[in-house]
Amino acid sequence: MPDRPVRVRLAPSPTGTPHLGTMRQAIFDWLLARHSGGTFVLRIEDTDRNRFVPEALDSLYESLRWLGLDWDEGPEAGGPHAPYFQSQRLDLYAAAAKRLIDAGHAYECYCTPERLDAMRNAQREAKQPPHYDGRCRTEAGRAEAKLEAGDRSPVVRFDMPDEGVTVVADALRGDVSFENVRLDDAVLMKSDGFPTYHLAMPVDDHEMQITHVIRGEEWLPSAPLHKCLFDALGYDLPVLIHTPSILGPDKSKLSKRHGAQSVLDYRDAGYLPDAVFNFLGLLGWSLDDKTEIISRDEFVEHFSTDRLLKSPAVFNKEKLDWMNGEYIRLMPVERLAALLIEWLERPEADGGLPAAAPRPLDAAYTARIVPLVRERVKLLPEARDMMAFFYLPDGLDLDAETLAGKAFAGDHDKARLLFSEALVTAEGVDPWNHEALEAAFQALVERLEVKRGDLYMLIRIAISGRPVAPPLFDSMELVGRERCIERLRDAVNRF
RNA sequence: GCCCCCAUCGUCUAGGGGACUAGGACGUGGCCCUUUCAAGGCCAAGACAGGGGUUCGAAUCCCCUUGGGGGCACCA
Repeated sequence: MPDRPVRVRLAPSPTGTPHLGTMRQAIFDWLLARHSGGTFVLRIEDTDRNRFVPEALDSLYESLRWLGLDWDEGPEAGGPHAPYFQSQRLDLYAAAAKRLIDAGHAYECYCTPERLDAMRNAQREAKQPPHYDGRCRTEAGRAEAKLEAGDRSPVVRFDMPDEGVTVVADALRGDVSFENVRLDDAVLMKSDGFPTYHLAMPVDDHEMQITHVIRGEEWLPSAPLHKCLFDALGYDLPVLIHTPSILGPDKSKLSKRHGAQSVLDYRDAGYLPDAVFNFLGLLGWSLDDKTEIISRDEFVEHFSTDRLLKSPAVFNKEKLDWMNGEYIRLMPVERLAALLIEWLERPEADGGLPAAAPRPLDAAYTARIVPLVRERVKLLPEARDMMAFFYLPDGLDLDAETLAGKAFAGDHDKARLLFSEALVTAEGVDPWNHEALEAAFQALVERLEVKRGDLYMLIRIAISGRPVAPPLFDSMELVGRERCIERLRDAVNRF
């Protein structure tokens, strides 16, 4: 196995938007492939026609692309093992099933769902593990079941050995052994002619020459079945790696009730793909004892499956938020500006600027604003409220209450006086830059003998509309003389 | 009920017999910087689940207990 070139696959089932756990697996798959110069295959496991959701494919491709996980073979990419949809490979599975039956490793089962249900309920009530009783293993049982089934098509079951132990080698967990008596005769072929995962996976992994299977730990209990199937089919078992689950804050497996569960949700909330990649890549894997921010190239260079962890990890959103802030600050100004513009130009309801701000937004102007806001923002949409005043054409339409702020809530007369002084001061500033502005207003503070913070807060609110804003004089420089004076004059008139 | 996996600060983790008075990060608290809010800097609190072994020596190896997670479908 180690001599063959590495081939890994992501094999999701298109039943909804892909889960964060799936995407983390994709990251590990991709990393292993890129690190070793191998091939990353995408295969769609669409063998359950009842659960198939057509839109799921698009959100899968979108998720992978958003994270920058390109696949070498698969849908839209093609490849020597096409088609990459299991629903289009039914002949392969049928042939494999026939081969297993002929070799005595599998048998047709005519038991009805009703009988199986009743059987399992009885077993559960008797505190027994649910288990197929093997009626159709024998000629006689099969004949009996066939009568009950009417014209219903049979399923094909694997004839699992009743004795002995199956040992599965997991690259992370070592040898895991299972008593064969506890293992069920799994269904390989459904009565609708579609294979189950258990059959399709070995057939495809063999045909596609997959060398490493990275999958969630929920598969570990069926790993012995898979090993037996690979053996029965005469295939080499790939290296198996069962990754631990991602847990919600309550330590149960992450799911919809924990909120966002798709990377697309994070994209829409204003997270950066590199940050999400970095964060997910570090959930269950680490480079060393201190590195938190890792570039994609470093990930690829250093990734190794033996630094994978086997214990489940709680999804720590606060840390993701922090990391996203780091990535925002790491990003070149122009790129961040472009990204922000994309966001700000949306309709207000979708997280964009108020309609009063004229579009399109000026890229050069935005690039000057970015250094002022970048360290105040963890998520992209947070920039909206912080940046709006730069783009609004004229007055902010604030009432006296807002303008007076906390410090002058009980003394509007004083606020009005300060605003008119500020207006006069602003009118005298030349040139209009932050140094001159600061000097002028500092002088005003001294002349009026007011608290500097109090005066600046008034001006901040008048100019930006909010008590929390980027640095005042840099902001005023960018907003420009005309609009600043207009907003100050407006403030005076509101009292 | 049965089977399997896992177990270091609240969380993500480093650690793979002596380098551990257990390191880093997020978060939390404090201080500094400061025109607001951040960012940044410094400091602090905070963990080897418990019990047995093995060993001169155990966070590291073994066993048991406990706790958590997962699985037991004509779903993947």
